[in-house]
Amino acid sequence: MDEKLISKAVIRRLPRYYRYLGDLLDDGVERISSGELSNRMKVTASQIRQDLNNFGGFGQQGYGYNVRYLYAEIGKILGLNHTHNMIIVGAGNLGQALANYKSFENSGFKTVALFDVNPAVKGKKVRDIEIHMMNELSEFIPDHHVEIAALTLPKSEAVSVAEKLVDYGVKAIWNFAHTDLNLLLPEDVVVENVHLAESLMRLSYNLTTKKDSKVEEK
Amino acid sequence: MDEKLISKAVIRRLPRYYRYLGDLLDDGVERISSGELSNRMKVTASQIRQDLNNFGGFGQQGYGYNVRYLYAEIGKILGLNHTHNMIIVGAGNLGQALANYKSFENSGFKTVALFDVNPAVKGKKVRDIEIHMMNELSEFIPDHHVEIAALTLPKSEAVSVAEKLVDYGVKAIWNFAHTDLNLLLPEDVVVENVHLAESLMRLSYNLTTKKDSKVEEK
DNA sequence: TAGATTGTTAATCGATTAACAATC
DNA sequence: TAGATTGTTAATCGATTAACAATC
Repeated sequence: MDEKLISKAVIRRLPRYYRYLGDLLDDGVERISSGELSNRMKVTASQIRQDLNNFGGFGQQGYGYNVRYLYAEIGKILGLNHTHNMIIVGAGNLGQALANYKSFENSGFKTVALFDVNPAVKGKKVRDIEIHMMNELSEFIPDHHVEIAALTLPKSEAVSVAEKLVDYGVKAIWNFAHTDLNLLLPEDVVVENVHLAESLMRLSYNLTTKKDSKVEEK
Repeated sequence: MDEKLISKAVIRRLPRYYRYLGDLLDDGVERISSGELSNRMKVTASQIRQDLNNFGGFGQQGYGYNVRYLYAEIGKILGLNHTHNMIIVGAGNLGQALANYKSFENSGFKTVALFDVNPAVKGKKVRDIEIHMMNELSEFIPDHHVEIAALTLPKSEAVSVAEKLVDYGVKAIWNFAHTDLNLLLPEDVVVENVHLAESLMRLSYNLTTKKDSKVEEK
């Protein structure tokens, strides 16, 4: 049963649909048409229908989409219907910030532990989640069925630690270090690079460009 | 002098070129061809040359690109040749994590203050950067020529705070809250949404999909 | 000069949008 | 039934890749 490969562009949009549908649910909205959703999200209705039809017909002619149903279906597509155990490697501010995001748990991502090299933080807790030492990783990962590791470490350590994590059984890495781990790890390891610095540079580009055109207008 | 509009896809790649060139510089590499860079970055040489030629001819036939020069030029394009004053609104873990990124300063982003509602943290410092109270924003922003505000607040407060920031003169918002602020603020405000939750969901999709295909192989 | 590699045009590929028949 | 809106095909648009003449 080989399903057609879904394009990255579609996958990038799915979580956004999911978020808007969640907001609609919270607002008690029962049904929505692609046209109405298109207005809210500022994308074309055509795109919404095309995107959704990659995965099946979730709507009904003349009616639109049932919000609760569509929300659940997109959740399934994204794999949010199962719990994924996650660890955070690097218990600095960023690691702790992630541990504090309670909303991740609602989407099925359960942070089961933090890890750090600094003995001073050993045993400390961030919202019930204990900080462990790095040498416990090899046992902890298989024992707790850890699938995902968030890497909040400096670039210098990221690669070697990532390789170990994969050895110990981690299937996916949520990478906050400034390297492209996907190019350095085995093909079958799922890597999502965050690259905050690049996000800030894009902002800077837009800021600079906008300013330039302002000047030109004068 | 209206330059042709550069596509978003190109802009998304620029910071990545910049990063690779920076790494090459650190390694003491003087020149690089699009072919060699293409190998390292896993993109086509054609794309590299096309992307760069949106902004001008930075290379030389038969030679390739001078690493230092190209690095500097891309830096200029991204607006990293000027200092941008930045504040962080929301001094929780995430805000503090951002304040601790010293590397941002090397790219021209200077964090001049943090802001929070909680009086308990007033006057505290994160790496020399003082935490102020929110009611000081209206004076602080114009006084310190703040261009960029990183918003590390819960979704519920993000919109109203963002509107105030814009009133006080902020030109760009680096948004970590789970809303699309670009749709809610004036057109001329630059917004870069980070959306960590969506990043995690994309990871989850890839994890789920990969697992499925594993099962099918059996 | 010969070799290498760019800058750029042309070809291909993929993604988005438009249109409309199907149908609830 | 009439009206609304989907699912889907076809048309358009844009982005990526290939090719090669220009030139260092």
